[in-house]
Parts: sequence; structure tokens; C-alpha cells
Amino acid sequence: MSAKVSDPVSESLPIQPQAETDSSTLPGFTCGLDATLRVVSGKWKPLVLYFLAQGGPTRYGDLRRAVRDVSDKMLIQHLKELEADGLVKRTDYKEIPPRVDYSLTPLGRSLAQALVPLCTWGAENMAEVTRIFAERDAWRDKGRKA
Amino acid sequence: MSAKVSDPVSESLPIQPQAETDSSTLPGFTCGLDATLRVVSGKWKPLVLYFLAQGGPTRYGDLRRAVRDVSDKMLIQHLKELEADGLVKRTDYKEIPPRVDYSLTPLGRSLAQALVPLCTWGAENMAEVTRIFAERDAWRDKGRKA
DNA sequence: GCAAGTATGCACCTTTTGGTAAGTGCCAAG
DNA sequence: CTTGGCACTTACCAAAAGGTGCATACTTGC
Repeated sequence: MSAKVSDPVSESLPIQPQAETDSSTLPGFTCGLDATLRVVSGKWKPLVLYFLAQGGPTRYGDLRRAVRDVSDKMLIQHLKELEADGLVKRTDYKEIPPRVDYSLTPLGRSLAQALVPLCTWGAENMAEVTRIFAERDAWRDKGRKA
Repeated sequence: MSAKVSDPVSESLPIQPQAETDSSTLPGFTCGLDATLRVVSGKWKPLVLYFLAQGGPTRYGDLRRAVRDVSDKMLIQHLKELEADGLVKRTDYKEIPPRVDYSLTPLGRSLAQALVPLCTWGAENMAEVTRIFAERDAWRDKGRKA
């Protein structure tokens, strides 16, 4: 087969990161990256993981205050999912007043480790990123201009 | 000050990954990780970046077929954003029929590098992740049960 | 002449995501 | 006895993200 495009130059790239998906009923991850992304998808999940990786077991309230701007609903929801996914461990001391803390499981810790380079990239290119966002916002404002 | 909680054990964690946000008008990244996440947010962006990192300049059509399940709208949209953000370079050969290809800029390449650990994590823990998703879906099915 | 392919654009709509606000049970401080 | 904090829970909503499908301008193949 093959379409035999105009030039033979751009047709020889060994693409394959997601090729072998059966497209049946299985989740079908395109590649490891895809799989990972689905686990950490959620506005605050990576932050929570990274956060927990920095200290020991952290209490709900501390986490809440630490990850500024997160709402109870979201934090709880994410924590529940992370727990269900085996990334964090929840410990309820059954005390009154309630006391609960969260910590990473080995799996969660390994994921947090994998997040480090992203954190580093962001830190190293903070200037670029900031500029990028400034431009994005500027563009957006023009759109609104009520 | 201090609430002087029941136990003095869980109160001494040096949290601070996002503390220094001015909370003014600036985007205010909580940390490098946060900054990075905002740039790559988008269902297919990481995949596209990672994909482009694997080969040389890739034509739109190839990319489209490679990142299975992505729609034209999304691919184009993400590519535009990635270009605007200085992560990918778009080359229009102004030919007829149209020919365009995309490649990573140095910045984009560095980000792609930072994504490698995530890809590796996903690959190494593919089994766990698959199981996790199987459970998630099972739970969802119970919810539906029309 | 009509279908197909190229790289996009655009309108419309659904799903997902996230935010707000109020409420719960319980206890301690004022 | 009102207020406040803890760790959530729930209902309701707005916004964003993503998907579908049609359209474009032009060419090549049948």
C-alpha cells in the first residue's frame, strides 16, 4: 500500500509510542506516558503528590492550607482517588475531634519522583513560562474587551 | 500562637513548595511543577511533545494518524498553543496541496526530556495502572446499571 | 465530473471539571 | 450558649475542555 507522497523525506519516521492498542474494550494506553497522565490527571493531583513527597504524613488541614486555592471538595475528591489508586495512604485516627493524615505509598513515592524533572523544568524555565502566560493573558484580554 | 494540637508530632513539616505567591494579578505558580503543568495541560499535548521528540519534523497528517483518537480540532488547537508557547515550530511549505510539518524547539525538546521519567514510570507500572483503571471502570459501571 | 487527500476553520453540543456554599457531628474555648 | 475548628459531604452551577461534522481551496487520480 502506501500513499507515496510527494517527497520520500518525511515518511520514514519510526513512530510507535501508541501503536499496539487493541482498540477493544481495554483502556488502551498509547504508551507509558499516556498511562501516567491518566493517573495524575486532576488539577491538584500532581501538586498533592509532590507535596506529600516533601514531608512525612500530612494532616488534611495542613494539606488544605498548603495547596493554596484548592477547595475542600477538590482536595477530598483527589485524595480519595489517589487513595483508591494506591498512591496515597489515608490514616484515620478515629479521634474526636477528627484526625486524619495522608502519606505516600511506595507507588506514590515513585510517581512523585518521576515528577521531579517536570518540577525542575518549570523552575529552570520559569522566566519563559511566565512570559508565555503573560502573552496568553494579554491575548485573552483583547478578546474580552467589554 | 499555634493551636497546640493534641500531639506535637505532626506539626513540624517544612511545607513551602508554593508559599511565595503574591496572590496579586500574576499567574502565581506554586512551584516549578505547577508552572510546567499549566504549559502541558491539554489531553494530547504531552503525547504530541513526546511524539515529536521521537522523530524529526513530522507532518500534520502523520501526527494525526500517530496520536490515535485525537480529532483535527484538538490536534490543531494544541499545536497552535504549543507553537505560541514556543515549544514547537511550525513550517508551512506554502505548497499545493498544503504541506506543513512540526518540530520541537530547544525549549520543547527540554520539556520532552522532562517527560521521559513519567513515560518510564507508566511503562514500569503499567500493570498497576491497568488494574487501577479496571477497578475505576468497574465502579463506574455499577453506577450506571441502566 | 466526482471522490479523495492536504491542513485547517468554524459552529454546535456534550462531557468533564472545578468552584461555591451550605450542612454534619462533635468537642473545646470564650 | 454561641462560635469555631476538624474532616468531610452534598447539592447546585458555571466554565472549560473536548467531540462531531461540515466547509474551504486546490490538486491528483479514476
